[in-house]
Amino acid sequence: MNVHQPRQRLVTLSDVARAAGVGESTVSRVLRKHGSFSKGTQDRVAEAVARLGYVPNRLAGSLAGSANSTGPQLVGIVIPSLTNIVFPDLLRGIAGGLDAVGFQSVIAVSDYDPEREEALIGALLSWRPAGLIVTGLEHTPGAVARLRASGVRIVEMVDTDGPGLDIVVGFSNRAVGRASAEHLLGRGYRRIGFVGHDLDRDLRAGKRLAGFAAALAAAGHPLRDREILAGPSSAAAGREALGRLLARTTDLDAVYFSNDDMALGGYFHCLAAGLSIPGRLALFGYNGLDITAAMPQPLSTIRTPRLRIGEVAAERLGAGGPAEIVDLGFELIEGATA
Amino acid sequence: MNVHQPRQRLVTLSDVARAAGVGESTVSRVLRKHGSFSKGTQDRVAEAVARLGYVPNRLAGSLAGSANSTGPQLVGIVIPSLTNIVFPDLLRGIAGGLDAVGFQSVIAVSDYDPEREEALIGALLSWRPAGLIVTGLEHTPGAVARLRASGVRIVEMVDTDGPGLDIVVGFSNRAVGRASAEHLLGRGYRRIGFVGHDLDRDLRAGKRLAGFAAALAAAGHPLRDREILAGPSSAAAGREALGRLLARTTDLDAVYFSNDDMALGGYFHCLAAGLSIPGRLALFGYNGLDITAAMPQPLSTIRTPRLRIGEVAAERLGAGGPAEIVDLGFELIEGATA
DNA sequence: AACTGGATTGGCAGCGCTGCCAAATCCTGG
DNA sequence: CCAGGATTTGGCAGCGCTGCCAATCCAGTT
Repeated sequence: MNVHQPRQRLVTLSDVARAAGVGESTVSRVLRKHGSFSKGTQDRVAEAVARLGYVPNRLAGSLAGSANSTGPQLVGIVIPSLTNIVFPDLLRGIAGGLDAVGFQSVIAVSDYDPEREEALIGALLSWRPAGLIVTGLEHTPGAVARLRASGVRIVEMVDTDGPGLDIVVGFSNRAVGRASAEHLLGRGYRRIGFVGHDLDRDLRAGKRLAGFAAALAAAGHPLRDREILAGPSSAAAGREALGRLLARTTDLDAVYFSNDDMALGGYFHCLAAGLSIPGRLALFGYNGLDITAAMPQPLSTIRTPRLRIGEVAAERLGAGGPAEIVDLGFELIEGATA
Repeated sequence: MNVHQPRQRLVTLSDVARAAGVGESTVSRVLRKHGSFSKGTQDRVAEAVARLGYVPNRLAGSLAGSANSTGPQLVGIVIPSLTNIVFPDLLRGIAGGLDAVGFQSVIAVSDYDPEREEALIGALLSWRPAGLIVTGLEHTPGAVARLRASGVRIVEMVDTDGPGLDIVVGFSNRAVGRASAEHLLGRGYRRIGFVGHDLDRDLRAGKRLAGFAAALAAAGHPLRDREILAGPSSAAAGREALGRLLARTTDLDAVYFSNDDMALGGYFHCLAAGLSIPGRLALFGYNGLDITAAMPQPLSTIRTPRLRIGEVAAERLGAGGPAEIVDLGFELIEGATA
């Protein structure tokens, strides 16, 4: 149980072969149910495996099988953060999809840092994964070079606003922003503000704002004011930011938030300040945080197919086929706050 | 880019050695900064690596180095779910702690299914990880046998209410329940109900309730009623469950929730139903969901050191030393709802 | 009884890298 | 200019497993 003791020699395939009185390759075949072997052999091998408590060594298996059909059974995943609920949901989808084919995932978190992402990609590739799933389309030149050179299937998820390396699964963040703006405009709101987080690092949030602002401008009602807080999105940040925004620009009739948790914070601000929603102020979020559906007034927001994106990413990873962009779209939830 | 093409032969260490005009072991030494070599050699190796775009194969490295100092650089993690915010937070802590030592984590999700957990433990062990981090203390006999036989460091996290296999990092869920009950009793609440999720599967939630109910009973004010919904915790479930509970048992003056998201749902129910908090009904949650701090009335709840648990788990994994229980405690947030 | 084709089986090279050890090289003082 | 020790280097045997291929076995044929 203690790592410091020289690690006990574990049971190997050849131990099993000896115990079962058969050859190594026979054991290997039985274990992988590959090739032919008799029922009797199978039973004897199974018995020996159980008796010795044999655990196959996949490092060796993958090494030996590399460049062959067996191939590796690891998939590398790079996500920017675990703080935002989006990413656990994506992982959940991926885990589901991968399970189906018996792959295991090695996960690394980049903290929205492109340099770090590059390093992590290198580290993941060194495990010779069957494929890599990364987030977004923007990577350092070094990262792109590594991905290209790796020769494995690459899936870039979440964002479809731009050219991808191989498989791209997600939706258009710009279109999300645009749709949000159009919804607000359609409801008659004209003096619209924005509350957001950390746009320099979260490039997708930046694209949403760009789409949103462009649509407003095109309609002749440009974004009136914005309050952007550094750091990740959170309810507390949303509440504080909305307070500041309203103190500064008092005549806003609607606010678009970079994320539902920010919007929830904004909702709490209005509740505490006694501002009626959507009469005095309309709120519009992003991301279909489940919680927002349980609010007394369900939040008006955009729901993105996070789980599905993960599933499709996992699925496509195993499949062959040409490079491709899979746009899974998004859904506008009318809600009651805008 | 396409998996179907016979995977191109990747650059190997011996390619680098040839290109740099040195021996393989020299390249290996330079790359691992282990042993001695001249500056000139180092430069030539570095140049060749860069020129050829060499990516070391850690499968081979770990295999060759196994049973030796180099050892494996993977850590296996089994968590029951990604839906509950707790687990991403734990992962975040682990990722932080592991980064420091350059380990990579292979993550598997058991869906609160012990059989599945056992299978996943087997799968993870087959990667010959440096250690395994699992959730909770309850495992199938088969899982325990595998963990024991693996000879690697095991960390069981989150729960300290019982005997562990090796290292245990967490807090007492029973004590959490007890402390919650004592807080409510101390505030004068006497007719107390409970709203929870899926206790059969989430054993920790079950232990919290057990501690809570025991403390109430000991004080002579036994739990008056409970409403338990199948399925994972969520705000929507909390809202609905509270509604049902109150419809059935109208004289409750406080409700304990199995989770903050459930409690938030309960809060929304009160808001919508016009019940004053905590005058008409007090609410007490669990888990210090960040969002609850931004509520107009901050939720009274218990904050658990999730991030820290992950960090300590990762840290202990690499360290030697005897089996041990690390109780990181928890913090009661007074809030304004109870 | 010899023969045939398919089902089973075992031997062994080799996946890419590291550890060990011997060989080569470099210094420094005498 | 050389011995003797320190530093640097290369060769090679594995790590545990899989793929390939030749060997063996067996039931059915001729």
